[in-house]
Amino acid sequence: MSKKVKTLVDPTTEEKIKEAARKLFTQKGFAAVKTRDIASEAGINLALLNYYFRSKEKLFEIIMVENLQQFLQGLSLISNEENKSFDDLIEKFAGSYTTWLTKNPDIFFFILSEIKNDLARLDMKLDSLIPERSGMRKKIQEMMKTEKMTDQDIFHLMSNMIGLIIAPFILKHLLQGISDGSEKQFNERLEERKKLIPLWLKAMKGVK
Amino acid sequence: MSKKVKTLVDPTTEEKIKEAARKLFTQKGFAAVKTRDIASEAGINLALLNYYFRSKEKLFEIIMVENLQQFLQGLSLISNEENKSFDDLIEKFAGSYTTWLTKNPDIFFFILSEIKNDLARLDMKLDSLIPERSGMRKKIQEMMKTEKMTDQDIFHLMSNMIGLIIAPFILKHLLQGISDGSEKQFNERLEERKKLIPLWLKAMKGVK
DNA sequence: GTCTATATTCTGATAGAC
DNA sequence: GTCTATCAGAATATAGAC
Repeated sequence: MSKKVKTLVDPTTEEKIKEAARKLFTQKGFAAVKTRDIASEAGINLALLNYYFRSKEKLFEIIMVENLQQFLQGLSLISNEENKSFDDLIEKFAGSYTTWLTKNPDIFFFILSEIKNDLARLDMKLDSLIPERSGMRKKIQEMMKTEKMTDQDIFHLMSNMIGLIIAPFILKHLLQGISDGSEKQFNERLEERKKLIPLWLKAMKGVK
Repeated sequence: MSKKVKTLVDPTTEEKIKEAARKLFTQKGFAAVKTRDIASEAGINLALLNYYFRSKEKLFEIIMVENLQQFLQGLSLISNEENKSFDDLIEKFAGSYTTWLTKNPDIFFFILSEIKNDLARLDMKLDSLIPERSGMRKKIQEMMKTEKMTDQDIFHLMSNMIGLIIAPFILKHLLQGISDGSEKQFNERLEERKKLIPLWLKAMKGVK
């Protein structure tokens, strides 16, 4: 209890370094960040970074894994909820992943650009990072039978769902140039999409 | 003519360096690439890089601008074709941008991850890079009137169209894990999507 | 634990021979 | 134009005082 309070009020040096590293690595990637930037951002001495985390690589790996966990958490949370209809699953997914992306756009782009460099190394770790991973696979296979979906259907449905969810974040600057460009309006549009995406996906269902 | 042939058969040193730089910068970004990597990839000496391109920054800027032009070329080509219906425009766009992405996935991810670092510097150059840029704006505004679309409609339509097009490329590894994972099948699915996306967008039109 | 000073390696760029 | 050798500065990491 006291530790929690202390953490909120007065972060330890280790925490300060980690938060600075998280911010910079997530925004700019491994190669573009210098250890001096991290030390400066954390308001500590350069030597302390190595004292606490041994090396830039070790520190980066911690941040990368945590970012990946963050990113995958939403997926597994949703897939673990039981007894849902397929449509309900899609509705939940569109809502919660849009919300997550609103809060963590940087992590999303980090995953997109940085993970591929370490994909081989990471793929082995994925199962330990997400114990629910095989559960997700099963869930999808179950649904393929229940809904009588083919591989082809799954490919297009997943592409469509994810595509519709992430597009506004990828196009943000471009889209803000079209309308009034305010953050408030952008977020309103996202709220609209949370409700529209499930409806859209239903409407697309009949198309062949 | 003789120059063109010579270029194909026996690239000059300058060309070799530029191609090596294009490959590495596009795949890994500015900071992650070392000048020695480029020299090695090009099969030439490190000093020649500076001899031909003065500095790593200058070389990168050339590649960045060319990548950006490549990326935007498709957009302006389509927007410049005259006398098309709105539906026709969408159909053309889905087809040609999917084709482009198939050929240039690296450039797409490069734009996504690298451009934001230089956005301010680039924004000023954009108009000179794409003379058709203001033409595109007009095209959109025309269509808003003709089709009686609001800002809101445009926001969602653009998000939906782009989202449906790019999703398979972003999800490629994940999606290949679901089905047989062959490149051939992935490309077949892309061909399906070229035809389906316009139909899907029509089906979504009625949803409110 | 934290700091200053320094060692070590890496990296971009150049000088000068050919 | 091309190469080898080398410089100057940056960047990571450590030694050692406090």
